[in-house]
Amino acid sequence: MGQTFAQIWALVRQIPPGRVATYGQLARWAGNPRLARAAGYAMHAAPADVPCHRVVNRLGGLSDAFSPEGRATHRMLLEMEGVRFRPDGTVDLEHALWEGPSV
DNA sequence: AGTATGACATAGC
DNA sequence: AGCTATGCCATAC
Repeated sequence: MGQTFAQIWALVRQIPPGRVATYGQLARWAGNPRLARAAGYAMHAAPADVPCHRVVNRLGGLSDAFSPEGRATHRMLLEMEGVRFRPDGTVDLEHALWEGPSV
């Protein structure tokens, strides 16, 4: 695997509890705003020490490729951490979105 | 070495 | 306002 994956994983690990980050932001902080797709693929190959459940798309929800079971677990984990959810099942990005690694 | 695919994002219609 | 089409970078075959 390339340097990019490690970069993305490092950022994901820095996401504080109760907060979530979008693939676009991760890519942006990784150095390339266009790495959004690669970021998602990085999650696909992400090890267990990477809280990939704190990573969501720009809609505030998990990707369709995520298993239905994993989706439920994802929501449960975030709710347990204090993340507020909307009636439609998406994360309230306005309240739970991570400000960034430099904050 | 080239082609195909992908856990996304943005722009246009 | 919602859906369709295109772009872009990296990994895998």
